[in-house]
Amino acid sequence: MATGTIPIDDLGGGLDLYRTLESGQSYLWRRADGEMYRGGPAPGTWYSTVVDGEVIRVRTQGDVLEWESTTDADPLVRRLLRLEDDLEEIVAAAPDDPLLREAYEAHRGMRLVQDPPFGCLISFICSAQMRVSRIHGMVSTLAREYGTPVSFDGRTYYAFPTPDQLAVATEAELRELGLGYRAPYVVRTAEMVADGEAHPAEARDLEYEAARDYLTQFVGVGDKVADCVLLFSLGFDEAVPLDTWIRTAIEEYYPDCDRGSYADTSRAIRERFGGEYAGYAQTYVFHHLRTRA
DNA sequence: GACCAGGTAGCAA
DNA sequence: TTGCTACATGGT
Repeated sequence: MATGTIPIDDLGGGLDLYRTLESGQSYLWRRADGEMYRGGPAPGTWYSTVVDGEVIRVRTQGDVLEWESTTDADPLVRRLLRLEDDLEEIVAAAPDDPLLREAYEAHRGMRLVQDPPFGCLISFICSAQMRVSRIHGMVSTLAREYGTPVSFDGRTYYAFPTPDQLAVATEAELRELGLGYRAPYVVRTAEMVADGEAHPAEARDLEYEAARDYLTQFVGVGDKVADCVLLFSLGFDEAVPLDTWIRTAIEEYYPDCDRGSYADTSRAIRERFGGEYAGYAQTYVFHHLRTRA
């Protein structure tokens, strides 16, 4: 077993694992106690994921981030949890806006994640009209049913299925697993990627709005899901997914940003949230509105 | 038993 | 282009 520690004080702005991994950004990590979204975990609770066949577990112990893995996971942990982001700087550079300040203040240490593209894409196809906890359940089910099991430290972990593995699933099977009308979307998108017709990672090389358009060619992917993949996987920090919560926030706090169409409203709120790191602001506001009493 | 959840596809005008 | 509507399912 490979292990390591990363001092949290060395990370600009610290790290809150709970808020980072249970704020509806990533559905590819799991809490060791199996109680995701049922209140904060006990101190020192492990979170695990499988990337490229390697199991990675992380937890915070006092002022260090500990990791254990089947491989030397230091670079991978830093990438997946975006530990190089200087949160202090991002918060300081954010627009002086009451709601934004409140959200940043309430959730110190929450970072954006950087999920693997295919798992992120399928996760957010599943997210349509679904509660965060159920999306997590669906993604876990897909991993258990179609992903490769990996043994580590006496336990079995399941990788999220590859495009090939998921493409053999049938619509009927996925409906049986509770995916509802998203079942054919998942199968068809997995087939597109498996067949080499397109790959979400290819959007990386495009300009932001072109990248969003590229992703919408996948079945079950509209502007909102595309923005989520750009933000939580492909490094487009300016992407502001317009979901129900953000639309409500626009209604109540930024009514002048409602420009009718998704593209125009998106541009307006992106500008209001400071442009470059607008997606960071979006994620804080989303989590803040969703979790406040 | 409505109502809602990190929406999208398909179709009409 | 824009504006409907159907679509599964489980929790409150």
